[in-house]
Amino acid sequence: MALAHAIMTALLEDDLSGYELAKDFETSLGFFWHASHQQIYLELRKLADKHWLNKREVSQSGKPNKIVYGLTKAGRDALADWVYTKTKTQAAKDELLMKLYNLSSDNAPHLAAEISERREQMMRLLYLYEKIRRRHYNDPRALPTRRKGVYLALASGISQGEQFLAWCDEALELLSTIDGTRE
Amino acid sequence: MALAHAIMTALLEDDLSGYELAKDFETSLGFFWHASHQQIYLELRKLADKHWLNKREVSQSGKPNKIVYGLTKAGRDALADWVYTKTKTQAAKDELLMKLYNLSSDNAPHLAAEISERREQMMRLLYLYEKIRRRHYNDPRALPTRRKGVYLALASGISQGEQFLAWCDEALELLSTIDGTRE
DNA sequence: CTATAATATGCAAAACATTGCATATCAATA
DNA sequence: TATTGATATGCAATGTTTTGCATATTATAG
Repeated sequence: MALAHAIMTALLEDDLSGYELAKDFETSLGFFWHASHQQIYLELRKLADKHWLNKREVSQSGKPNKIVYGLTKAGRDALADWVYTKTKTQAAKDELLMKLYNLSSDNAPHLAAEISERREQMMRLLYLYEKIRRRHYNDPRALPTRRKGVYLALASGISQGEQFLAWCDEALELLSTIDGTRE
Repeated sequence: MALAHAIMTALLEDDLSGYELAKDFETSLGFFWHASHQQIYLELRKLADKHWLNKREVSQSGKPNKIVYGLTKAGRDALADWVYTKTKTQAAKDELLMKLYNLSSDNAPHLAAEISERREQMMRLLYLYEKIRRRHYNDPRALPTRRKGVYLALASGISQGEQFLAWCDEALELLSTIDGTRE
C-alpha cells in the first residue's frame, strides 16, 4: 500500500495529474520514492475507485487534456492513519555496492565510470535541493509543523547526498590505485 | 536478475547453504541487499538448474542436514559479465521520509519513536561494521584488488550509517520543539 | 509537410517480492 | 516428556514492479 500513500502525500498540497506526479517522482520526490508512469496511472484509478481521490478532466490549450486528482476527506483520513502504522526496515538494494564486491583490475575502469556518472547525477540533484532549502527552509524551527517534516525529509536527502559525494571521491581515489596491467 | 547476482556474490568466497545465506542477508550483507529465506531458497534452485551453482548435501551432527551451494565456472563468468551491465539508478524507497511529509502535532510523538528505534538499529549495525573495518580493512590501499571493492562497500555502509545517526539527532531535536497541546 | 519532442494516458505479460502456512531435525530446559 | 528455540527447507497465494507495447494531441524545427 506504500505507493498509494506516497501518491496521496504528493497530493497533500496540490491537485496533480498522473503526468505531473510522474515528473515529481522523477525529480524532487525521487529521492524518497521511485515510481513509473504505468504504476502511477494504475494506482490513481484504484484510489479514485476507493474514493480516496477525486478526479476531474481539465481542458488545456496547446497540450492534450489531462485528468487531475485530488485528495478526498476519506483519503486524508486514510493517509493520517497510515502514518501510525509501523514502518518496516529499509529497502536497501544497491547494485553498485554489490558490483564492488566483484572488483577486479579488469572491471575497475568500468566501475569507476559508473561511480563518476552517479556522482554527477547526485550533484545535479543536490544543487536543486540546496536551492529549495535556502529559499524555503532557512529557519527550520520557525516553520509550521507539517513543513518541519518536509524540511527533515529534505535535510535527509541533502546529507545523504553529500555523504554520497564524499564516498564517490574516496572510491574513485582508491580505484585509481589499481594497476590494470597486472593480476 | 539482481537477486541472483547478489547471491552469487555472497558465494564468491565461501560455499553456503540457503539458511546461511539468509542469515548473511539479514546481517552483514543486509546493508546492501535484502532477501527473505523464501526468495533465497527459490533462487538457489533456479541457479542450480541453470548450472550457475552446484549443490551438495552436507550431513551434520547436532543439526538437520543442509544443502550447500557453490559457484560453477559458468556462474563465475555470468557474474563477471553482470558487473559490466549498466546499473539502473537507486531504489530509494523510504516510508519514514514519506511519513514525515505528513507530520502533525498529533503524530509527532509516534514518528519520533520510530526514528529512535531506527537509530538504535543503526547503532547496532554500525558497531558490527566498525569492528570489521578495524580488524580487516585498516589499510585499504594495501588490500588485494577485490578486497578493495569490499572495503568500499563497507565504507559506504559506515558513512551512510553515521550520516543517518546525525540526521536522527537533528530530527529528534526538531520534533521535540513541536507543541502537542496546540494546532 | 514531415520528423521530432513534450505532453498525456493506458494495457498486458513477466518478473520479483511479501505473506502466510507447513514440515522436519536436534538441543536444551523445564 | 513436553515445550521452546535454533536450524533447515519448502509451497502457494497475493501483491508490487518492471518491461514492452500502444495511442493520441500539439508545438517546434527543418
